[in-house]
Amino acid sequence: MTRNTALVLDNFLPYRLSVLSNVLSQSIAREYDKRFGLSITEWRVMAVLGCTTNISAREVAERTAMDKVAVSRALAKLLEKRQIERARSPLDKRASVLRLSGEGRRIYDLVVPLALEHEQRLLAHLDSEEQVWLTRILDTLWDAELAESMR
Amino acid sequence: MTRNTALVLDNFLPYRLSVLSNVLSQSIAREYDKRFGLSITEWRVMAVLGCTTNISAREVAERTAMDKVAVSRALAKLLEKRQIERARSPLDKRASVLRLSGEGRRIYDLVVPLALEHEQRLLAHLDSEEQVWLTRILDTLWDAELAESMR
DNA sequence: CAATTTTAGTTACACTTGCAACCAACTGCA
DNA sequence: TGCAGTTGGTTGCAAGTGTAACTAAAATTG
Repeated sequence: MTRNTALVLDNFLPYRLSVLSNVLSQSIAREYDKRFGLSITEWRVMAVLGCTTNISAREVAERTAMDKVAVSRALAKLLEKRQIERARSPLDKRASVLRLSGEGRRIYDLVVPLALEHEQRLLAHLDSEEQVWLTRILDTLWDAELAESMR
Repeated sequence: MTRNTALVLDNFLPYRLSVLSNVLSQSIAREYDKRFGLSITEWRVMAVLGCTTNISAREVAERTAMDKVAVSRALAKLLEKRQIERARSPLDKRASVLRLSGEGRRIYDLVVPLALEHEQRLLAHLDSEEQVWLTRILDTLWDAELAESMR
């Protein structure tokens, strides 16, 4: 069956990107869940709180590219597990002030090397030239696409 | 707050890939839904049936990297909308034999150029050298990661 | 300094998704 | 044959997710 405009899914860029990133996320998600009972959204929140303390949920949402509802729910679970602590901001009584708890920090310190390992495992398939290009291409697309999606 | 092992989410490859591909998929999904009432899963099924007729649901699942439940549900909706046709295979009475209906083909022919446009819009952010590298890198990672995930 | 609009965060609801269990049909092997 | 295991496909249930509506607290403005 020949078409005037061929579309072979296997060569279709958005499709390939989506499948690849899903396979990747899934495999990471499984491991985080199994070893730490963490979902990807929870881990993203922890990742941000790991290097930036005392920020609000809104800022977490911004930095994780998650929407505020997802963040709110992830925070609720992390609070329940006592892996983060929350206070009200004295400056803005609507806003919360978030940080990892001692236990949260402990888990964070365990997950980080694991995450970096995952990244290395991925990069290991590429030679150094490819690695540089990948970073560069992601930078470009990130800026272009995220800018558009914010509109 | 400095850590021995730094992890900045913004530089973390799996994270960037995931966010980028989600933004991309979302924007495409929105348009397909608005203009054709098609979900991404439905569209993927159609895309496969557009160039390969008379295959089973299992084969569709394989080629779309979707699991069989997702395929089954997408097929149910497409059948309901009469965009595909299904028969039982005479060789294996469990298996179905699927193809686009006339209406399905009509929609397929409308979506394909749109899809290619989306791809071009994405590629337009990259120079030709970057485009070549991106393809090459995706090929490599695709083979490596999908092979692993199949295990 | 009220009245209006915006913002931080949560909740409720509908919808999607993934997993396990399931049925029916096929395969392989004794 | 005939029984055990596998495979194609569907269904039910639980969990996750997005949207809209909501509360409370700022910020804006006239």
